[in-house]
Amino acid sequence: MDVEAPVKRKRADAVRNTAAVLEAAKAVFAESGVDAPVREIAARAEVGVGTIYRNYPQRSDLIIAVFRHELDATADAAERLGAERPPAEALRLWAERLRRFVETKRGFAAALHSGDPAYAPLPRLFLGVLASKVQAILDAGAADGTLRPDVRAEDLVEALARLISISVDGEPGRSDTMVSVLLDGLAGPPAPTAQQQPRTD
Amino acid sequence: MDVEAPVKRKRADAVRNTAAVLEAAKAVFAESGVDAPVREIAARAEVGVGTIYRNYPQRSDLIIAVFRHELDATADAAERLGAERPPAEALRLWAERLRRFVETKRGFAAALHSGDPAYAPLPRLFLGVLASKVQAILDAGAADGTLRPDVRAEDLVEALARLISISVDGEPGRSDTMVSVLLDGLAGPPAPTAQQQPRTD
DNA sequence: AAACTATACGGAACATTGTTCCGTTTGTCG
DNA sequence: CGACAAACGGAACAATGTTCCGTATAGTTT
Repeated sequence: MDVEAPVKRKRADAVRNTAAVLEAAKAVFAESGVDAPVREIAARAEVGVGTIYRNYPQRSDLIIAVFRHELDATADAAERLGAERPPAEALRLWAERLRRFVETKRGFAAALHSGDPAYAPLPRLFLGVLASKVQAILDAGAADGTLRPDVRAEDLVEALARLISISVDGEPGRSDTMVSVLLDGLAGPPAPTAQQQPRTD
Repeated sequence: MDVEAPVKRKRADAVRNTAAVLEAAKAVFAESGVDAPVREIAARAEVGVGTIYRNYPQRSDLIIAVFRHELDATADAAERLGAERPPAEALRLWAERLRRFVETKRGFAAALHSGDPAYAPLPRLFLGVLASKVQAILDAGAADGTLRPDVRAEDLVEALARLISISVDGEPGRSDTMVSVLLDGLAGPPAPTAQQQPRTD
């Protein structure tokens, strides 16, 4: 399983504590958001704050550890939908999936788009992982002419995440219309440069 | 001019200080962002922190005071463009204007979408003021059939602001494509469920 | 089993920032 | 000029992130 035991084994209490912190973080994130005070997580895990910083030097490390599984699952969903559905529909369904992913994580959308250096790894990892799977849908759409070919998956995923954040902050459902407008725009005009020219071929 | 001098005149030093704080905030916002520490603004204005809180109890009050003019100018631009150009083009040009407004204010986009209660009045005021003028463009577009009629100005402005934030955080220009996709979607399919119907009148 | 050592721990201590509050200063007016 | 209300300044407090080191202990060696 391990390709090689790197150098040393971790101490048993350290392993226990790492797990306890992860568990506590999961609970605290759920009820107070991903920006909850370190001390709150430490108390929940019955651990000193030092232990948290030793295991997860950055807040983003902890967030990633907690949500990594769900991230991968959401990325896999893109892969699956892309294989099973026409590109435009796959995107629509996946946007719904992404919405659930973002909406169910208190404070996550805000952290993702905060620009705060403490959270900087989040967009890189999350949007990167998702985009790498969404790209296939866009490629398929570009190939069969149903989606405009000039949009990168990274940009699309980021745009969707931002639009979805609208309903996270305000009333639920408020972002639905704009998401649908965006996806329509993606399916619609190939967008030359100047005005619209209904057909070029 | 004044409909009525309310009750009392403000003390001369108070007037001076209010102005000094506003001036200092303008400078500090420009170089450190709208989330700069109060103490920094106080030092710049040569004033105690108490004076700032007395004049501007909430951070959002200070931000609003500093940018109110530019906000109104941006709203007026929507009005003017709506009167002078076809709806779709007016929106495209105005989105450009909005981009400049947002991009030139360090930390503003983050504050606007932070969800932080300290900044809560910002989206209400800024998006509200802008939306009230953008609505006319959407109405015109709905009337002549060039824009889908099911999008509220509030939602559109918020969506544009969020997309624009992408280039504020990352490389400049990164949001351009997605903004254009969104606007294309707005001009494209009028019906949520059915296909497109070129003319209704 | 005891001694030893590297690892990990806990949490006090420090730094930053928002916010309040009150003793002091000062503008205004009679 | 004196009295009073308005405004001031900044010390003080609270919340939070982060570091650091004396102490405890798991794992190892004898």
